[in-house]
Amino acid sequence: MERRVRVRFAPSPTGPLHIGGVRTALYNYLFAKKNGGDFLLRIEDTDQNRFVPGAEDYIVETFKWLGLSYDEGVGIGGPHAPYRQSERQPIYKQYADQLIANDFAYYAFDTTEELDEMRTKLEASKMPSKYDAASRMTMKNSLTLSEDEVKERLANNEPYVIRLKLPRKEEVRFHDIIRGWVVVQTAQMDDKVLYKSDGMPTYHLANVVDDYLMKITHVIRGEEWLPSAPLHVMLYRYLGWEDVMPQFAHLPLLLKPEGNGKLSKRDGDKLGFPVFPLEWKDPATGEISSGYRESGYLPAAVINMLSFLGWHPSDNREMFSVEDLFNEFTLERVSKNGAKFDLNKALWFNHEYLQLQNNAEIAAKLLPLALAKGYKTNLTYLEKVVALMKEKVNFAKEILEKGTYLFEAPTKYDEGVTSKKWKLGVPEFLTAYLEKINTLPTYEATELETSFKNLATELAQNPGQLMQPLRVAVSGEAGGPPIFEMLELLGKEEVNKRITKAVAEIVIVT
RNA sequence: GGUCCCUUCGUCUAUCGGUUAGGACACCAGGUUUUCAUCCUGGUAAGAGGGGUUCGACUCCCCUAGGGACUACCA
Repeated sequence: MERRVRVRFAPSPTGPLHIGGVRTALYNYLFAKKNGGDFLLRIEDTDQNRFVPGAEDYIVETFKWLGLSYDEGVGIGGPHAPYRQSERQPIYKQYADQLIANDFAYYAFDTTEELDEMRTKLEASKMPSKYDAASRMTMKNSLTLSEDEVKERLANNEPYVIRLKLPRKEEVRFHDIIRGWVVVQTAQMDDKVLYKSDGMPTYHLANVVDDYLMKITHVIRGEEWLPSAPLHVMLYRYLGWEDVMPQFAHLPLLLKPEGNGKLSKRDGDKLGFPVFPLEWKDPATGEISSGYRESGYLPAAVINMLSFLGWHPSDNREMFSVEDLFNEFTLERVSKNGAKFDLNKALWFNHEYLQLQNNAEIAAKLLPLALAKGYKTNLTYLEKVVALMKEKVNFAKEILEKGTYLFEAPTKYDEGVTSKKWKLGVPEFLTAYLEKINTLPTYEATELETSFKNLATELAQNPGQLMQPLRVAVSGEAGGPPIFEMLELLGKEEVNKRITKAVAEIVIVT
């Protein structure tokens, strides 16, 4: 029987989601959409010590920003609620008990000190320092203690954990959609704690139990989970769920652009690009880390960029809308090797998506920012600014940053230009030009340009030598949008003011 | 250290035994813009090394090297 595809993204709320986590969520989402299945958001907060306030909201907010809608999960509920593991606490114990009853797990009473001692001893004798089939018989657990003592300890509420009882020598194999067959010997594994002394399950137990109860069909997660996947396979087997065990797909990691190691939360802004989707303020330290959203990245660009970090279609297309990805995403085409994050590519994607947005839309987003900067402007004018500047920038907000002179008269003039091109005769020319264009019936770019060239010819001057002075007089900058379009946008009154001011202020350097 | 995973241009990658090893970003050059940028055209640039298997290997196998992950009562 074909089961309905159900996948989940199951982050732990220990801080802001980083961009690698976002990609994992994205791949889950795309896979669900592609296969007409469900995408769930489950919060794995079984470690109360690492809980960070605001982290869960941050995740939900990230999903909203990127448009990754989920079918069940925190905030919206669903048939398998609750979706927060801390609220599912009562569920897990019975499965741990079931494992004990079937002799697949046991109680362990060892203290931290005893555990440490065991490990240092084993290490000293060059033995693998694991709590396993070999070492467990030297420890304090329900396999070594008498039945009465175990009962007594439990009755006295002595702290205990429940450990998985792994066979000494057995082969565990499973098929990973991305990596193929993975084989591990139980001799290399250890008797992982499934149930902690604080009454909470560990990740391993909670994850398997919830995936089973929530009818998850595919576990798509980061490669850091690959080493514990065999343990999870054993859990499915011992719990009697092997026939409905999800298929695994372990995603390659996102690596730092330079040097070695995986991209981690700590990298923050040190690398010149955000590691987080949204800006994050650490509640403990107050430290702020930048986010893609606040940096001006477009959701569609982030999705496209992220989807290509580890996945690629069979042809050469690179611009993929979310809908395109729905149609074409397959786990089989996810690559095996880790991907280094590339800032330039991210910028390029954003540039491309910015060009696709219409000017009015961009202008509307920019208006509050422009007003906040103190620019006296409006939507109509802003839209024209966007039209002039859009293709030059990677981020919409750069239009305001690079195009200050489109809103305010320059207060200083590019010295490279003034020192080289602001020569004798230039002020006179500009004044004459002003007079000429002030009589123009329409203040329009082509007219302004024709007048400029005609005047230069009349005065036997090289227009090329005068273009830069004109630009600098009006904008203060050496570069910028096509000069006559800029004049048209600024309008007669403003151009008059600026040129007059420049002529009066710029000193001819001889 | 042990276990597992990975290895094509600087980066992301295509190739599923036979290709002049393709694309994109970045970089370089030329053109457009009498500006900067954009844009257009072109260019530089890769199968980690060594063994096999095969008529033939980037592709399959083995070894070596390198990178990464994991190795908690964290996820």
